[in-house]
Amino acid sequence: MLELDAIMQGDCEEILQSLPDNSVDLIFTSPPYADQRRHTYGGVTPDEYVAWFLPKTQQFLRVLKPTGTFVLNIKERVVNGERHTYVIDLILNMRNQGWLWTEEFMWHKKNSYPGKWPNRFRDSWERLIQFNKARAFTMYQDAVMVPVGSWAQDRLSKLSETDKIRDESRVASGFGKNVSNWIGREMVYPTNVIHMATECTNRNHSAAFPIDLPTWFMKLFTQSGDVVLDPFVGSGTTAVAAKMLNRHYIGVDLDPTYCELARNRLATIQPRLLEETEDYSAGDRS
Amino acid sequence: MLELDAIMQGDCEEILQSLPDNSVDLIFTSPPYADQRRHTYGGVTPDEYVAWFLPKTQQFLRVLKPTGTFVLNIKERVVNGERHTYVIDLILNMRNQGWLWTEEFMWHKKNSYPGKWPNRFRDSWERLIQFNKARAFTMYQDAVMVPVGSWAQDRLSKLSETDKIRDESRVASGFGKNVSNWIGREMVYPTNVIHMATECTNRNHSAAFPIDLPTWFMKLFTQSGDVVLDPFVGSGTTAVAAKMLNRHYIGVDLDPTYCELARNRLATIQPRLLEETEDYSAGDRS
DNA sequence: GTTCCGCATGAATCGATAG
DNA sequence: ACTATCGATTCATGCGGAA
Repeated sequence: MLELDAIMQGDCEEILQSLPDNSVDLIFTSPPYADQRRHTYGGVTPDEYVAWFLPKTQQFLRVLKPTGTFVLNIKERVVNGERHTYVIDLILNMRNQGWLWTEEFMWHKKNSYPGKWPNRFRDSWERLIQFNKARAFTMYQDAVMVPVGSWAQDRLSKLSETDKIRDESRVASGFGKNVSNWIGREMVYPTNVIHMATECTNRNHSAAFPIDLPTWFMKLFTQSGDVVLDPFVGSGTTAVAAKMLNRHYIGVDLDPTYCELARNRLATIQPRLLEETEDYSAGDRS
Repeated sequence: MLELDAIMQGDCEEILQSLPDNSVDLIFTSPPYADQRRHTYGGVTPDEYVAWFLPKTQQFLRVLKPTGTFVLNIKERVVNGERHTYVIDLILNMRNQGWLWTEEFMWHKKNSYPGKWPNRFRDSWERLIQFNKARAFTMYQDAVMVPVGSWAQDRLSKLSETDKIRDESRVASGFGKNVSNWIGREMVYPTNVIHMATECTNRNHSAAFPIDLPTWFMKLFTQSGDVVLDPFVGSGTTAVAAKMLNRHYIGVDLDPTYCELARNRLATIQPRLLEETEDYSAGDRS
């Protein structure tokens, strides 16, 4: 049995074998993209990528709870002027392993890396692919609600008194029919497009993603006390997010330097007090 | 030889056979998605979709110039709780036909269809997949530069068709000229993420995408006098955009009603005067 | 002549009910 | 069992009439 709230050094494919079946609520990870982090992972080439990754996803499938979710942050590299197909090949092969390809969130990287090429623009988005083991997975949608768009301010703040009083008898069919439904509503559900800037705090660690990204998915797919796994934990961003949200974490990385870095970051983190937890569900949604 | 600047009724797979090899500069289209537009296209099911589409892309490949580009607007539907794989299957099969999968642009639909489900959020993005015949394709990057700064980005993305044609006399002194004030100041290249709202006007026609979408790609991949093909032209949005930008268009649709609608829309459109054409390339970007 | 406000409408998806 | 239809749910935008 693996220890909770620890960073383990090693290949996740082997390390995870000591983890029981159905024991993890959320797997969130950003694996080394093909040909990246060459020094650590021996430079997996794009053509080898799927074969390299599939044994690991097999372990992920085993340790994930049936109600759990696997969120994979990945993007295809450009190889010889084309987007390589390893990501879509991976999706097809993982479905054959038994994964459900539930959804694909889009991370819009608002301050993407600048640059210019003669045949393409800056790449400003990455995939956050949601895989599940079963259709009846757990999702806490109310935990990630966002403020309603500015249109509501303009429209709803200026409604006449009769609009506000308009009663239930008119409810009928439509949504637009009854604007008064929206009076007092401040939070709406988000979409599958996530707008976040990449982290440019070039401190000691260089994270693949901002901490808000794993935080968002942890709020959506787990609750306090659940177990979050990152099998390529790198500088520990996923584990830090988990600790701050009072989730248990299991972090694995092949690189001892990264493991040490992650442990050092974690040592400085205090979990949030429960009172500080956002509770968007308090709003009256009738 | 097909007539230029015309809307043809019929199956593009057959109609295009009278078009010579290597004669089109840009193909921009949004085919009926699986199980959509059932009345017109007989309701192609998701499982049949790739087999239905591949003979058509074979024709597209033939008529496209080696320097030309094919931009495909498409999105996978949810089937039985999962994203269906017909889009990624299509990409893999088109590569086998000889297409290059150059890039995938992301269209962020700011006003996506509302709704709430227990297992997913609203779908707010669609794919704009760029395919090419050869690596040395033509691209006019300077034609789509945008002013730096968020306010300018908003202004650009909010231009609607009616904004542009409502008052012909104001076109010259309106948007185009204001933008020209920014030439040489703070113009930057865009990214591969495109923010646009869908058109949901209660007019006669209901377009699948806003006219700014084909307009953007026409500026990027063609110049004045080039030939643009939309084999599923629908209400004619692509053709209207081409006419306004002084590009030749070929529009094909199976539905006679749509063809008539497209022709009627086109009859009301005046091409822009050459003087009104933005020329962002003047900016010195070194 | 501007600005303001009422409202219809979207490439949707799920779960229940019916054939 | 398996498919077809239907109601419920939800939010941003732009048109057109009113102030």
